[in-house]
Amino acid sequence: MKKPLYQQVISDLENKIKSEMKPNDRLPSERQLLKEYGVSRNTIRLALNDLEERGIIYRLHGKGTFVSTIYLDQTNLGSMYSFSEQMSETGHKPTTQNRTLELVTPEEDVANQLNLRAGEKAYKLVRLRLADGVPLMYGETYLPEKIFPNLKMSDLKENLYTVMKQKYNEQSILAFEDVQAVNLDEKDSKVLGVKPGDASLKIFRRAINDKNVPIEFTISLARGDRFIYRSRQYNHLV
Amino acid sequence: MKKPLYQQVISDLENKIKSEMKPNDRLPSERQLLKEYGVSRNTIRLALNDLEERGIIYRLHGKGTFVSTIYLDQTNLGSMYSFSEQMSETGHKPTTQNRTLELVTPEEDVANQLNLRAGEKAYKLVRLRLADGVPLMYGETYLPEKIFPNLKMSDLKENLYTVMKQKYNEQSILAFEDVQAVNLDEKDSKVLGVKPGDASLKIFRRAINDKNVPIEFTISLARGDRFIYRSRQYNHLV
DNA sequence: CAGTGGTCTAGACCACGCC
DNA sequence: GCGTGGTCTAGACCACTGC
Repeated sequence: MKKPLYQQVISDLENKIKSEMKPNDRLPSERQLLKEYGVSRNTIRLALNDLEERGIIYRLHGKGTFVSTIYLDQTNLGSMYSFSEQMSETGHKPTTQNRTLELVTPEEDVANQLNLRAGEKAYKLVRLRLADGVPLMYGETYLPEKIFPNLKMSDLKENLYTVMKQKYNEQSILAFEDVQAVNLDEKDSKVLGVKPGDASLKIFRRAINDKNVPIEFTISLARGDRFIYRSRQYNHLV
Repeated sequence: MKKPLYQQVISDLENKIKSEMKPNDRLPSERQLLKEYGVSRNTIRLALNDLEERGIIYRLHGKGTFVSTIYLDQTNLGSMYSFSEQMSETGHKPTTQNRTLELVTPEEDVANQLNLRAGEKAYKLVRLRLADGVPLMYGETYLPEKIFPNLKMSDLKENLYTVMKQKYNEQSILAFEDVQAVNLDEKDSKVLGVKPGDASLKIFRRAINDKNVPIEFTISLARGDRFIYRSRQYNHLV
């Protein structure tokens, strides 16, 4: 389990930023950092690039590298893909309860999302995700049987995406996510431990592999008071 | 106006991918590319990193570098940017009411988001967006005065991003958007024409230009029953 | 095994901000 | 002028894939 150097630098800097620094504080210069960590400048820049992309720092040519405004008291998730990682990064203890796994013939809308023909089945996985023991997100995930044959509850001790990769050699390359605000009904509010009527994020996620085949469809409900959906939007033009 | 080498490589590869290649085609290996372009491997990797982040290519360790399944000519710039387009696509008639434009000294959180120093001002633009005459989204946009000096209400007959580009030659290349679910209070619910307590999407948007300088910060409230936030997530990791 | 991408080094010069 | 980040070189070894 040896991590690359630049990832160690990332973790270390991230911890320092979160524990010791304020927004707009200046970080040591790249040349100072390479001495401190005993690595090359390239390695330092790999680490800083990552932190910059994730919006944790920003750089100003000729001036230095600075701490961005960080969203502290809330848990920020980029997407569900990175649930565990982002939780640990923000110092929370993430857990996932796999509740049920069954083979079903999905409703028409789910079947359409997964490009299933009539009669084709999918595994339905119901999960509850918690941070520090508090329910945060409730989700139903549908996985086509033809792509993930013989999926078992015992596989799911691992991260779902690890299982996809290792047992089935499948990987989501692109996911479309739709996010909506809803008022929770009696039943869902109970699951998430809040009041009926409280605002919640409803997230629809459709993931496809490198052959453009849908491999996952998930509907989640996340507590509005504890969950922020974060995304990056690029405007690339030539 | 000489461009860095790696950006020339980016443009060139992007054009080739666009004109000559299909999804899942393999690109030349990094070692081949460095010979073709007569640059170092590091420079090639800088270029490929950029293309990978933008979802144009994906890389498989030990196998090669490939064209992504979906290469989008035009990337949506997220919720705000694509408001008009989303609406027209769904057959609705979008309108925007610019309500107020004033020069203000922003609160600390907004100032931090825009990297403003103490005392620096920003234009505050309040807008209401409607579809078929029905209020859909209410937003406050902050634009740094030093970047957009002398901004006038009359400029805003055009799309905001058109004004940025044409009058100020500024362009957002990356935006961070945070989306949260909230229950509307009395005042906000009135603006959006719904009941107090109804669920709503609260969207924070921070846009930066190609020099990493923040050029826009917007807080919006969108009706939960009529607005869906869409995004694409590229997962080339792990 | 050869070929691929992933990580890493130890230098170099350029462009920008500030005094 | 000096320190900053931005770009770039010419190597090296490691880890993974496929034959």
